[in-house]
Amino acid sequence: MNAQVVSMQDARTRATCSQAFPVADLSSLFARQPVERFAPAQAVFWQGDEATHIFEVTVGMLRALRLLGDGRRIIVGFLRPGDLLGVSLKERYLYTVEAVSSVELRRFPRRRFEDEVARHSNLQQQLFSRLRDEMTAAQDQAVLLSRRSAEEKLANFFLLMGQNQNCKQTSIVDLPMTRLDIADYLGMTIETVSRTITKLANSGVIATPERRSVTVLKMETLRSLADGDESDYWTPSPYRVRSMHPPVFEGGGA
Amino acid sequence: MNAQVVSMQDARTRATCSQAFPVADLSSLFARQPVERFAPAQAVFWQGDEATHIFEVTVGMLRALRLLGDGRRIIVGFLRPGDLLGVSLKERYLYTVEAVSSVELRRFPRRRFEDEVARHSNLQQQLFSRLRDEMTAAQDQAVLLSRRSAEEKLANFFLLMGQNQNCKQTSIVDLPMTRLDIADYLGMTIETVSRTITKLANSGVIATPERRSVTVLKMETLRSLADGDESDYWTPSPYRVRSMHPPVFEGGGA
DNA sequence: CGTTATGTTGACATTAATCAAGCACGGTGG
DNA sequence: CCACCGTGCTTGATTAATGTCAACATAACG
Repeated sequence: MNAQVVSMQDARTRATCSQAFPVADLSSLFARQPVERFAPAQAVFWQGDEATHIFEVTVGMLRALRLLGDGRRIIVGFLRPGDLLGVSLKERYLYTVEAVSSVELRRFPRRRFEDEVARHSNLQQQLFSRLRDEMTAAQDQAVLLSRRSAEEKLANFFLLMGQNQNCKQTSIVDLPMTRLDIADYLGMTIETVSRTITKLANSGVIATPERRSVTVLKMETLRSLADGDESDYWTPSPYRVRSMHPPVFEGGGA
Repeated sequence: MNAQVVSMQDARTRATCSQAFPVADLSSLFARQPVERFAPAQAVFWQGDEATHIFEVTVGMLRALRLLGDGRRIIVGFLRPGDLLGVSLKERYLYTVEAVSSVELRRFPRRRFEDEVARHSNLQQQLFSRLRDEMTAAQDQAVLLSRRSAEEKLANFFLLMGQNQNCKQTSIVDLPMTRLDIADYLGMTIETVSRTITKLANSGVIATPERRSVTVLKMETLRSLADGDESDYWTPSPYRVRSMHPPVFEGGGA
């Protein structure tokens, strides 16, 4: 199978000592670890490095990026306080993580992390939950990149960045990353990012008082530009009538 | 935290009865379930449905798609034998899954699935591993969609579809899905898909003897068109063979 | 202050989307 | 068996959008 199995104890062993030291949540694992600081543009780890640690962000923002063979740079996500990095990895890090702003984080050895998680069922639950959230985010990015116009992408991006960890929307959106970061995240060029922001500002949907933040003036307009995506308002009925092909054999047969 | 927690037993309870019935692997959970058949275009479940079951594909291909508010259709992945779907753990499926070809699969109640996984540490390992693979797949799609030209996208797509579950490349690539499916997966139009395939065929990189398959004539050229992507070329050897688990496809969330 | 990174704007080129027509194949019914 | 559709696919002409190249503006930094 793969490497982390060797770090997991046999189930019987685990059962005997399980819950000896209950751990409230994943974050509490990191609480006693020393804080590490990273300056903007400093890397935490590189794509291809051996994945020895899990990290929890406490302050600041980071970018996760992949470098392609021809030098192109693709940002696969931005990380904020409360986010973990390194949980979804195998033996090696799949991407480079660099600080965008000044960052503080704590690290925890991966082996020990997996060990603790294996010991405590509540941690398992939380880890699954995190993985699922991460997966949803990755898929949302794929949806974001699919077929949307520059305007739609930016509108979505502002809404995404405008929601804090508790999912509440704020009208002033902090953008600590550069235009190049945004471009590499949305799959477009800096020029198009810049032009589109200008266009949105000219049409009064947003204002750009500072370089690294935007203020949303017309939230509803922005939402309608962002359009169909995001949010769970799957209209129950009208989509259902799709299969033109005759249903052949259904149900639990065979 | 969320719904599945209620289906999980308390850790102590679980510990007392753990390993009473060891289960070899995730697939064996499905082995005794009846086979269900689905005709092409028939849906297995819809986006927004309550996520009551986990499925394992045994034969055929399916597509996982999301419908946007304005009617656009985005295919977030294709599923093949060995893939799981619906593992995602939240209350509702994130997307619709439909059969592309004739499909056979087995279903397993989600509650029981989670229960079994919680009970057996080896299943947990496997599930984590699958989730990790799926994460990678979702990120790969994001990379694929980022900034690539039509030619690069198609080249990557053929390479992706040309590798079977054991990651071996075959030179004849089966394409059971329609051009529209490909277009909605790669974020382009059917016309561009068609034109690009024609172009690749004219330049002798591939041949298209049948409508639903292509033969790769110049694998190296195709790879160089696909370019830097598909990550694992910066890691020396053991990477290609890392995972014996096919990716999981996840359906819950939101 | 001068120098460098970052961001904006303009002119132009290129790509892919759109609109539209026609082809190829499979199925149906005469 | 063949004519007729319908669907999926291909191809062409045109348009709209974004990328590219280049100049300049502005903020950041020593």
